[in-house]
Amino acid sequence: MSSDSSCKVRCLHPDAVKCAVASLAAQPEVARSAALFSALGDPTRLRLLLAITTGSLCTCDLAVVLGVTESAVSHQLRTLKALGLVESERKSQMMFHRLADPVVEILTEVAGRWGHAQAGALEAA
Amino acid sequence: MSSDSSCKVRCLHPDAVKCAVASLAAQPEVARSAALFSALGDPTRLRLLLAITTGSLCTCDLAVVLGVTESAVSHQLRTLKALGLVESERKSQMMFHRLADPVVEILTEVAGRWGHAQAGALEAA
DNA sequence: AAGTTAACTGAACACTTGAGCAAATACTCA
DNA sequence: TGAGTATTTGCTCAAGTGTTCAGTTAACTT
Repeated sequence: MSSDSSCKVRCLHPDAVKCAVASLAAQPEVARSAALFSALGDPTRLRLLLAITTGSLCTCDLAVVLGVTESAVSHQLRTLKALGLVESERKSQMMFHRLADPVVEILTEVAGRWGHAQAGALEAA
Repeated sequence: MSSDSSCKVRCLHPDAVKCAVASLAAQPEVARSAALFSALGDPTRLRLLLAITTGSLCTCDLAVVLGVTESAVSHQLRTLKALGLVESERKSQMMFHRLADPVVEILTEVAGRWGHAQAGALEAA
């Protein structure tokens, strides 16, 4: 049994490490969560999502709101749709996009409050 | 008042666009929120944060838990500390790191539930 | 004081990713 | 059916990001 080619000297708190590893194992969808956060982590995508919280918008409207090309909007929508955060519906020639998952509003709400508090804390300091 | 050199032909729903723009303007800390989400959007950082929800860990323990070098841990900690999400305390030679903001637990909780539901939905389909 | 261990820093590298252009597609209306 | 428009997609470039290696600092032990 000499299969431990690594972690020979270090690993100073085996119990704490074991506890942390167990905590990680309890959340098997870490990758999924990271993908969700990553999707919200781009300013353009986040603003896109915030823009459609008020109601459906078509692609070229979104391009105007966000100040990017329609192509860029379409690319970002693909990412968001792959995660199930946005769903689209065709109305005559135009494609209207709207939020498909309430988790977006929850997360942006929490993050927004945090950002506000953060700004206040910096100001007070 | 002829400063609209763009948005000539398109912009088919001016009222909706105006509404969306107003909605965006109401959230001046979009960039801050995006930075927060971006920090949580990397699997290594997210797992790091989850690892220290159970309690403080030192740098080399984290390296073992995450399976990366201590240097990588240190670099990621710098990012997280810049956002005020982690704070550190020295104990003899070792530096112990712990969560500094409850927003992390709230967001990971929400995202975790979402990931779980998402997995269930995919399975049912 | 010297040696050892833990942590941090800086530079280099590979990799990812967002944006735009141009072409193709999907759809509607006459 | 055919023209016209909104949208999507393929490709490319530029910028950003995460990881590692090598070197440095800080602190404890003997």
